[in-house]
Amino acid sequence: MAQGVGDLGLSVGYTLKQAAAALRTAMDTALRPLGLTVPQYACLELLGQRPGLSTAELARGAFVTRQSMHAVLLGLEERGLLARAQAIQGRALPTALTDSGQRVLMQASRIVADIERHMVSALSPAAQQRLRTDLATCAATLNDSA
Amino acid sequence: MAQGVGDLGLSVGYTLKQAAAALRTAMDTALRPLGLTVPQYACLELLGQRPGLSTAELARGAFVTRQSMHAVLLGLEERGLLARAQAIQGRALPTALTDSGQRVLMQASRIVADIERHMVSALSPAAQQRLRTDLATCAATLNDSA
DNA sequence: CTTATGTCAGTGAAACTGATATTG
DNA sequence: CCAATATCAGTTACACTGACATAA
Repeated sequence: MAQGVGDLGLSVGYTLKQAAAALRTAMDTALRPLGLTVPQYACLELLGQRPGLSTAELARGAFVTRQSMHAVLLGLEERGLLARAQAIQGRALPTALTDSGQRVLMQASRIVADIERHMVSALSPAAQQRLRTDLATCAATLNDSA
Repeated sequence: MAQGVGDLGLSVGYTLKQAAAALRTAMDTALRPLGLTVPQYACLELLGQRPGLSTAELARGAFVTRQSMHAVLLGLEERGLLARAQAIQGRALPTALTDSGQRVLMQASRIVADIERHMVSALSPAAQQRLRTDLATCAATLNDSA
């Protein structure tokens, strides 16, 4: 049976999309039992590593608009996974995980780490490092010119 | 000013998402004047290279479900960019671009090719090749285990 | 009977633009 | 006045699952 498009799409862009889609799907499936979507997980992960980020900062970290991130935050806040403090200065509301959020994040992190490890398992450590660097370079090139 | 999350997210997964998001945004912006979304462009591009693909084949090529691709096809068909023939055998409906679709695709292809070229412009030809190969490997690893 | 396909129906998370208010 | 932020409102294009009929 036709197993797809074969060797079509030899461009880096196509392959990038392919890899990103596969990762997304794997994450989506694995996170579903936890009741988390990929954007929600990304948000939790960012907050876990950098407590106190504001909506706008989270949006930049997750590569979406403030408005999109705002919607994600509302859902997570309603579930009690995060809490938002009062603005210290300006309008920025520092956000941090609750204990419940910490627990969920810990489970999710483990799951996602396993997926990522598996994803790159066919590459040598050096190749993994190279891949990371090259991808970052591509992203930077695109963003700089934007 | 906080320019984001800095060196956070050193994982390949995060960097992959970052690069894919940057590419997606750039394509989205560049294709907007043509009235095309990224999924629509992907569909046209697939059909341009492989006329006669069915809905299910297109879906696999674009990494979405049959149903999602079906929705995209309806939009493109309504705009007269593609036409669907009668089923020869089975239920599969071979789809192909119209003249109008060909013209739109040609413009879009040029735009997207420029973006991709720019994206990898900071990498050596050898590095570009390596990146493509490594990404394909990652995607294959994930998909095989699924 | 099984598999692949097309398609209808419904749902939903999340992306966007635009606008407004607030704060430094 | 300007820049960054939060947030409300509205829209939309996808993405999913589920179900059903059809054809090899």
